[in-house]
Amino acid sequence: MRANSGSTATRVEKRWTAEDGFIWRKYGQKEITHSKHPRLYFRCSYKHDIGCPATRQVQQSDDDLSLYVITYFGDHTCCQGDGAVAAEEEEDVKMQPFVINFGSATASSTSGSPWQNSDDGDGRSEISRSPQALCLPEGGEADGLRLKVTKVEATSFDSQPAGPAAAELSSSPDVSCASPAWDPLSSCLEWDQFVESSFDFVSGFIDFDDFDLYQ
DNA sequence: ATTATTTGACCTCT
DNA sequence: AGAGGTCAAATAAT
Repeated sequence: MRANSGSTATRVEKRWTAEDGFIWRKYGQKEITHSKHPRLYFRCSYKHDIGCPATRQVQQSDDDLSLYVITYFGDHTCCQGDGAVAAEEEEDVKMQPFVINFGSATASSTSGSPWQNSDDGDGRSEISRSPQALCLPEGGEADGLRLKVTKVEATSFDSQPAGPAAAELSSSPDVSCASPAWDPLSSCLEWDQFVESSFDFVSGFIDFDDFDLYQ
C-alpha cells in the first residue's frame, strides 16, 4: 500500500532493535500471512506533539530468529535522533542518490525486550545516545516504493551462524557480520557477495562508484 | 492520574 | 473478499 503512496522506505536488518535514536510508540500489531511472526507498527512519539510522520515496522525474521527486519517510513521532522547529525545527513542525502550509514553499532545494552527503546540495566540511558542518522529526508519523486538503504547490523556478539535469506523482500544472502570480532577490512568477500546478490533488487537506486567509496 | 501498550475493529487497496 | 495498515477503547504500567 505504501508503495503506491510514493513514500520512501528505509529497510534495516538488525539483531537488536532497541536503539536507533528515536522514541517510538507502538500503535499496532498484525499477523502477516506466510510469516511466522507478527509485524509490529511503531510511530514516532512526537507525532502528536509536532506532527512527526515517521513510522517504522518491525518484524522478526522467520529464518533467523535473532534478526529483526525494520522498515522505516517517512521522515523525522522532530529529528530527535541527533539534530546535528541529522541535519548533516540531510545535506548529504540531497547531494547523493543514497546514503549508507556505517555508524557504530550500539552494543551497549545487553538485556531487555528488543521492542523497547529505553534500556534497562542501571537506568542511566539517554534517548539519543547512539543516533543512527536515520532521519533521512524525502528523496526524489520516483513512483512506488523507494528502498533507499539496506543496512545489516550486528549488534550482538553471539557468533550466530548466518542464516538463509532473512526475508523474501531482501533476498539477503549470508551477510551476517555477527562474528565475535568482525573486521570491516577483512570482510571484503562478504561485501562482494552482498553487492552481487543482495543489491540487485535495488540496483536502480545505487551508484556503485559511490558504493565503492563507502566500501 | 498520566502515559504507554494491547488488540479487535475499521479502512483502504488490490 | 482478503491482506495490510491504522484507529481507538480497554487495559496495564508507572
